[in-house]
Parts: sequence; C-alpha cells; structure tokens
Amino acid sequence: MVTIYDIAKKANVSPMTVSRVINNSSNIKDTTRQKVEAIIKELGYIPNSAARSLISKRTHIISLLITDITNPFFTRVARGAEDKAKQSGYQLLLSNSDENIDKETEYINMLLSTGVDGVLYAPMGDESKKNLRTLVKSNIPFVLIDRDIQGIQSDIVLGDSYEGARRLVEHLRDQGHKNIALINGPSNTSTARERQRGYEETLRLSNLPYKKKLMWEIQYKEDTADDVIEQLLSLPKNQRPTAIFAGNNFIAVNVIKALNKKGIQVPDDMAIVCFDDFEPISGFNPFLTVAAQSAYSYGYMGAQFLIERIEGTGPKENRRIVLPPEIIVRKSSLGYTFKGRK
Amino acid sequence: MVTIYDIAKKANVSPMTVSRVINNSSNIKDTTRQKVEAIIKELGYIPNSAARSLISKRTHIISLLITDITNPFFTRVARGAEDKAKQSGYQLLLSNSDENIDKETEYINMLLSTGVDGVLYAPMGDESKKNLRTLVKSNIPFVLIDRDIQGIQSDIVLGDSYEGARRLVEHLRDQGHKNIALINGPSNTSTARERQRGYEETLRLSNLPYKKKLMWEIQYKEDTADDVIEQLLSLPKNQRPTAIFAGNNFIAVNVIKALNKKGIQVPDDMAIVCFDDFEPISGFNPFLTVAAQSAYSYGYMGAQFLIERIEGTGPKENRRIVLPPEIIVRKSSLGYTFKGRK
DNA sequence: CCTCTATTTGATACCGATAACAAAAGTATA
DNA sequence: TATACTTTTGTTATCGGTATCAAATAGAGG
Repeated sequence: MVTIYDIAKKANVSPMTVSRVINNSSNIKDTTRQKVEAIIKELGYIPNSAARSLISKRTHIISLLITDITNPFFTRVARGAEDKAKQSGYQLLLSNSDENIDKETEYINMLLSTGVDGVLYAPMGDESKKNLRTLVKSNIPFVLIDRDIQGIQSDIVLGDSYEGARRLVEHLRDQGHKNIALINGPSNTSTARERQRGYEETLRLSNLPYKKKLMWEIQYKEDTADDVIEQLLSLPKNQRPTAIFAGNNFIAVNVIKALNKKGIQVPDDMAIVCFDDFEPISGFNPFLTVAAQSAYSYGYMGAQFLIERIEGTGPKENRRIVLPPEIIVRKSSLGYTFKGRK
Repeated sequence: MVTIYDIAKKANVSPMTVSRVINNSSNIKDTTRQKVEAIIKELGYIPNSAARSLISKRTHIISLLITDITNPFFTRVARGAEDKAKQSGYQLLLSNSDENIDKETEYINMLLSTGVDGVLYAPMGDESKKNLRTLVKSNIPFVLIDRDIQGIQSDIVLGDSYEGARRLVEHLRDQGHKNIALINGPSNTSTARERQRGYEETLRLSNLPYKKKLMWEIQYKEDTADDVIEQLLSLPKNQRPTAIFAGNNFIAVNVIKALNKKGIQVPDDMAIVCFDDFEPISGFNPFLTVAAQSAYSYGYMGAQFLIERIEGTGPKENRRIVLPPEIIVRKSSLGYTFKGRK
C-alpha cells in the first residue's frame, strides 16, 4: 500500500507537504505541487480513509436502514438516496430490518461501530423508538422516512397516508361499493394508523357504516392473507365486502392470491385498491388501482436533508415534508359486477 | 466518544487490558474481565472501526457494484448479498453504475479509498476490464456476478444465458412462429452474446432462417424500443416477425410499450418472451413468459465466495457457478392469433 | 521459603493521516 | 545590506486501537 510517506520520500519533501497537496491546501509552491502530484499519479496513491476518519471523525458513509429492499417502494427510495449520496460524495450502506425490531437493533449497533455519518431511517414501527434514542444519545444525525415516530424530533419525509386513504376509499364509494373492507398493515406504524383514519373518516362522511368485522391487520410483507379472506368470505352475504382497501402493495398481492385460491376473481368478484405502486412494470400492463407515492423523492430528499444535517448546512429547525400521493385508477377497481347492474 | 482509555482509567487497568477483554484474548483473570466488562457496559463503549481498520487493514465492508438496483433482478441479487454479508458480520455498500463505464470507474475509486474488503461486481460490459485490473493491482478480492469478462480470473456466479435463450426460442418455434426477432442488450456484455448465440443456434437447428434485419441491439435499461419496432413493422409482411425475444425484462417492457403505441397488442398480434422475471408480482397476474434466473442465489453465493476469498478460507482455484434458468410460460407467448388458425 | 516457570498485566511503538506550531526560505522596504 | 514580514516547508503530537516485548504477579515443586 502506498502512503504519503512513500510519496514524501520519493519527492524529497515531508509527508505534511504531501498531505497539503492532497487536500489542496493553501500556500504550496507551484513547482512543489506539480512534483508531488506527478509522483502521486505515478505510484497510484489512494488516501487511506481509516486514517482520515480517525482524525476527522467522518467516514462519508451514510446508512440506509429500511425494512426490505425487495419492496419496489424501498427499491426506489434506495435509488434516490444513492443518487443524492453520490452527488455529495457519500457512499450508501444498505440494511434490511425485515420489519423486525431485533434485527433493526443489531444493525443500529453495527452502524454505530462502523461510524456512519448519519442514518436514513425507515423505522419498522413504534418499537424503533429505543433505537432512535440510541442514535440521539450517540449524536448521530438521522432523518426519518415513510414512517413517523411519536416523540422523536427529526427531519422527516413521508407521504400523506390519510389523504391517500380518503381518496382511495372515496373512489370505491363512487363505484357504488357499500361494504368496503380494510386489510391494513400493523397498527404500530404511523402509516397504518393514518390509513385507517382516512378509511374510517371517509366511511363516516359518506354515511357508510364501518364494522369491526371488515377491519383487519396483517404484516406489510410476506404475510398470508388467507385467514383474513376466509373470515371475510364467511360473513353473511349482505355484510360481505365487495371491495378491499389493502394497506400496501404486498398486502394487495397476497389478498389477490388468497382470493384466487377461493375462486374469487379481481376485479369481477372483488374490487381492490392499495397504497404504493409496483414500478417498473405497473404501467405497461395496468392492473392495480393505487395511491402511488414518489418513493424516489423520499430517498433523494431524505438523503439531502441528512447530508445537510451532517455538514451543518441547512436550517436549525426540523423539516417535515409530507408528499401527496397520486391516485392511479386501473382495472382492479373498475370491473366489479354489481348484481342487477351491467 | 468513549474510548478504551476511558474504560481503562475507570477500571484501573491499562488500555491494553481493556483491548484484550474486548477481543476475548487469552489469559485474562476472570475478576479483571468482569470488572472491565461491567464498565464497558456502563459507559456504553463501542469500538472505533477506523482505529481498528488502520491496524488490521480490514473494514468488514463489502461493496455491491451493480448496474441498477431498480431492476428487480438486481434488487434480489442485493437482497441475497446483504443476507449473506450480515450472517458473516459484514456490511454492504451499494453502488449503481447505470451501465456507464465512467460512473463505474468513479465508484471503483471511491471503493478503493474506502478500503472495502472486497467487491461483488456485476460489470457493465467488456470495458469494465480496466476496472477489474485496478482491483487486481490493488489486491482487492472480487467476485463477478451475472456477466463474464474475458481474460479475468475470478470466482463467478452467472446464469446459463445460452441454454435459456435456446429454450425460449424453442418455445416460440413450438408455438408455430417462423419469424422471430431478437431485441438484445449490448453485445459488449457476455450475457447478450450468449443469448444471441442461443438464438442463432436454435434457429439454425430448427431450419428457420435468421436474418440480420430481425436482430437488434439496444440498452438493457431505460432505452426506448420505438425505433427498433418501427423498423421491424416496416418489413414486408412475409418477413415481419410474429414473435420477439427480448434480451431482458426491461427491454421486454419497452418493446411492449412501443408496440402498444403502434396499436399492436401482446400477445394477440405479437408474442413476447424475455430473460429475467419481474418479482414480486410476476406470479399473481401472470403475463410475461420468461427465463427466470435465481437472482437471490447470485447475490447470496457471490457474497459467500467473496467472503471466503477475503478470509482465505475456501479453495485456491477459481469457482465458476452457472445456474440454470427456469422457463416460465405465461400469456405473453401463448395468445398469438395465427392467420387461418384458431 | 526459595527458585523456576506460567500466567497476567503493562509500556512502547506503530498503523496513516492531519492539526498545530516552529523553522526555513523568499520578498519587500528602508 | 539589514530588517520585517510573508510564504512555504518541516517537526511533533495525536486520533483509538493493537502487536510486541518487558515486567509483575501467581503457582508449582523441592
């Protein structure tokens, strides 16, 4: 490994002078600079980040802690974050908590040890608060994305889950649906709570009764909806839902799979809407009606805020960006066959 | 920040003793160990990786250098790599080259500076060779995934592009197609070359003539297929393709979009097959016939090989894993309406 | 109780860079 | 040419750990 000492010896200067050349410091004679730079190039010298970090307390690495990169929503968050990080000279460390608090905690500890400069953090749920406290105690800047945590002060970028839910449910109502079920994510996430609030509010304002039996909660990822569907289908016919609002894209998929197993077709026998789109193929074979969130922006803006915190630029007060979802109406909510109609 | 010196002072021992406790070194008196461990816990000490790396020359970070995390194929590669890395106590740094050699080179330089322990590398194409040489010169272990580079010795995990192509084209042939077009990725990638070889070979063995006018090349990502489709559709009717083999999933999507713009419907007016599936929603609304590759395994096995190289375990000779693709037949290649048939 | 060996602990140097200060060289002015 | 000031370069200490060797302590055997 080539060090500044090797360069220094060959150039007949002190290591300090080499360091100055590398860092474009002031007051270097032009001839010296050129001589040193030539040798740096010749030997292919690359600064050792460990040594630098030891002094500067900075690694130029930020961590992206999400629940699962496999969810197209987070894939795009990651892409946005990486783009911004690169632009600003940072690198991105990837961690998947899998909506699991223990795994999340493990990662937090790894990150602290690695000495990342900051964390872009999509918490798995309210339990994440203890991990956030750890970050606060360690004085590591972080920015929340997608999910809010009560009682934690920070920059945050998220979507308007309430508004999105309202508009999705209104859309179903406008299609003539009366019994609309909610199959939501876990209520220990702010997104699920807000979506439920939007759902309930819309039903209330529309004078549609909402019934506990139509409201269910499963995991946002890798969960089966079989039991829930079983329950919903066993309701007496006049209470049985004709439409389902799924908490996110994965839930929607699992719901559809469960329905298909029962011989129920979407959208003919059941309408479906959900949060989060399925990029990149959502558009070409349009199927799911969704409240699409600009995931890339979450990542990009989140990374930007984070880097501003790290570098001490940007405002003192915390920023809270709430991005509006875009409702995209597709087949899954349009083809339902009402009895007596059509 | 808490250091071993703080611990040492409070425990009335030397820093060296603290270091020994942290590293479970031999020959520590039990009472001493307990005393020190208690204080470590009390002060919430976390070892500083920069200081450790400076001595050990190891960061426990591996880099995943791919072309685009947004492609579901690489999303799953990333997930596999991250899982294995975590298991082995490593963290994963994410970089997207966007199939661009300059960006790739930039990342390589960042990685060298960061001092990653190894690189899991999906090269953008043959130009990547110079970057691989840089890694070799710097003595940084790497494992290739998905794409092979002539003249580079390394472990590699990839798919059988030739075989996959053969079977996809055979499937189209068996459906009665005679004029089958190839819209491939760039021929400076090993995957594109192998897929083309499989395509040509199958046509030859099937006594189907292959014509240069049916063979095209565009980018694997974010490219438009409009021009190519324009050309293909303007062929005289007896030469015009009734089926298209797309080099990968993104190309397939862009092809379908271009066709739709021209009022051509898939699969009725044109059959489509391609490489790489669109997880996670490929299954529930089955559409594209694909040669699916076990992307998760690429990442998982690649990371495993890489870590074995880093740690000096595993065999001396290079490993070459060629994973067979799985052909999944769906609507996109089944509904074509032949004149006079059906 | 003393000697000899084994175990446990400590002192020092170093990894590669940079901050802070000191010294040397260069320039301007009288 | 001597003096004062500026520019450029060098010396030393330090970041937080660990390798290496030396010192201290404990344990065994006579």
